[in-house]
Amino acid sequence: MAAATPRRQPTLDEVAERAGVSRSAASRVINQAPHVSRATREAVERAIKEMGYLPNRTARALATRQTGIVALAVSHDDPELFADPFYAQIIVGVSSVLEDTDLHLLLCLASSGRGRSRLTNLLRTRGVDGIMLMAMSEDDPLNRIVSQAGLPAVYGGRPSHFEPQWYVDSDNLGGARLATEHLVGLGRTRIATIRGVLGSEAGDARYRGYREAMVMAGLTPHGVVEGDFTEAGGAAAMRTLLDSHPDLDAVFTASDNMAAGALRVLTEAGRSVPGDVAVVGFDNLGIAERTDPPLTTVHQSIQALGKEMTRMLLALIAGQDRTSVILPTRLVLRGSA
Amino acid sequence: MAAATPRRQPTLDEVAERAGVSRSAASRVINQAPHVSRATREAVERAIKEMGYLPNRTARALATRQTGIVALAVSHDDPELFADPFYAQIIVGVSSVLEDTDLHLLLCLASSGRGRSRLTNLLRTRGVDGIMLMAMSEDDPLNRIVSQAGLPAVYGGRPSHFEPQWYVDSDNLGGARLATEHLVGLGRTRIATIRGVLGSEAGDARYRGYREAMVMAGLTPHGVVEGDFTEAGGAAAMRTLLDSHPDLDAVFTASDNMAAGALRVLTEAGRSVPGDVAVVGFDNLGIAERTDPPLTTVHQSIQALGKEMTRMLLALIAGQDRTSVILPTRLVLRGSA
DNA sequence: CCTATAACCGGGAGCGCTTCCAGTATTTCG
DNA sequence: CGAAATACTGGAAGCGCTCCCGGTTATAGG
Repeated sequence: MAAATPRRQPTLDEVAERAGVSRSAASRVINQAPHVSRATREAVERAIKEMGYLPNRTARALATRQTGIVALAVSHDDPELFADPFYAQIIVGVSSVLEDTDLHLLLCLASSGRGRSRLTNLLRTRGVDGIMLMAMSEDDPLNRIVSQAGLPAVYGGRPSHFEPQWYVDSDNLGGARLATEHLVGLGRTRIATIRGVLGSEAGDARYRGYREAMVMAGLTPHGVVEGDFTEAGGAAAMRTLLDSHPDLDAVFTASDNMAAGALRVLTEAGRSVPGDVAVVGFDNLGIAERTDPPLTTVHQSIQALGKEMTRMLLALIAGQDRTSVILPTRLVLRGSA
Repeated sequence: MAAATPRRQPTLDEVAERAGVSRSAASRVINQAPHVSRATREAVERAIKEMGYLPNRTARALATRQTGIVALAVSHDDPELFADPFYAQIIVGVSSVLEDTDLHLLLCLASSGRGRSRLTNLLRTRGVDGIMLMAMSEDDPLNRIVSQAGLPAVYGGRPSHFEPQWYVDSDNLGGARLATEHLVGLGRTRIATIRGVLGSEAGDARYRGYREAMVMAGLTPHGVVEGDFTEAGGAAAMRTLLDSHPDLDAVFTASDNMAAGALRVLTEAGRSVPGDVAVVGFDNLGIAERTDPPLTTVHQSIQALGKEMTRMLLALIAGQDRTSVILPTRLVLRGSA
């Protein structure tokens, strides 16, 4: 039960010596560089296998100026917001594409000023090869740092009022339009909306989509209330909506959580869904299947968002150019509309 | 709008030159080492400020053999399980203590064999200074690697049938006993349990706690069914329980999610809660407040678990010894019992 | 068979930092 | 005031790798 003596890992020099070649030659076979004879390659490969050699990441990083690490930074004032399953999904997506590379993922929850300055240092000391940023507000000092650092950086979700060079976002506008058009197609004419919080890009874009679809259909918004993306917020919003526009016959809600709250309030108020009023949500979270009735909603794949961000970052690190991408959304029909 | 030319970061040599001292002297002031005169220190500090110098992490890592990075590894066959809010809470806890250090967090979702071998390499190449492991099964090859690597390693949640040298866990056993004793104190005598999945440490420990409390009270288990920790699983379990033991008057459920399912089935079956049957859950997740009636449950702080794991790891890295810790749990009284 | 070309090889200079050590300046104290 | 202790200092040797470059050997071509 004695702890195995942590035998020191062999170095490249030792491998080279055992293989009877120079360190340069050994390095070449490891990096699959050209100009290495068959005999040399085999000798080195044998030595590597026999000694269980693995190149030291740090030394390699110092020599190549590449750390083999990418960062995912979530900049929020409230660290609790990270608990939103949204980020877990992002991470699953990111990890799945990283898994086929030899890059690792550094996770930075930069909430406090201290956290942000740690992140700044990390970038300036070239501690990572690239970075993915989420939930950045337009005035976050990180934006400046990131662009100054001259480091590949992709944004997840386009920040409002600020167009970064590279970002990946879901088609919030298109999805909202889809949802609203569906309501219109159902023959509804008094369509309200519970919009997301003002100033959040997703909230704004979904609201624009709603408006555009209304205009196209020759309708005017029939009640607009702001919610905070939570279930409780959706419930509250629905109550004020019922007060101000008791005759509404449909509502487009900018998130499933808010839709769930709205649904609850509607049935409590004696309105049948979708009979009296049709409801459609946004996100297609698990909760959408468990509401009563099940929620018709706009699907966005968060894992796909994470994957696409990562692919883009890898391309940038490899020196390729890329253009920002908007991921499609689609309508999922269930019982509520 | 031209991208700022990413000016190369100054090196220690340049700082030393500007300060008119040797590199060694400059290094000493940066590392707050002794034997540096006041004049030298001030000259170097001024140079650092003027040039905006920041030590290069990689070079320092190579010289000190310390990377300044710790890993959090979640080893699951199903990457989706990472989406459980449990891990997000862990990460929030971990990050909050890391924030006061200059260590960064590497997140490894090691699901596939590929992911696991990446992790193995990371450890063997000394890519991290220490590691926190979660959700390890006893036969995971990682266990061997970790102990062989001779690297500080703390487990989150003691794996079943395997006692690692350092771990942090919630007091699952004590919590379950508390819950069951509460039921006993309420005068209930026909107490069933929906236990967690067999072979999971948490599930087993909570079950043992239930049994111990029953024995202490001179009662015998009145129905034991296994659930899978999900709401649906809890509902199914409750149904079979109602079939086999229709006269039960209480049930201890090994998770809030399962309890929510059980609650639903009970009211559907016409049993009043807590009138006919009292229910207590485990975890104190958000859902516990939203069930009908609100769920009496055992609280465990997952963030605290993350924090404690991190503190322990930091201590180990610093060369201090530590002993494993069990975090207390407590009963939260709500309407269901 | 001899030269032009290409394939291969190892020496060595980094990458940017820490740290040991021998040497010099400064105290301290008998 | 001189010797022993002490505080500083900079040179230099790493840490383990990559990669340029001049030199050597194999291949081709005339």
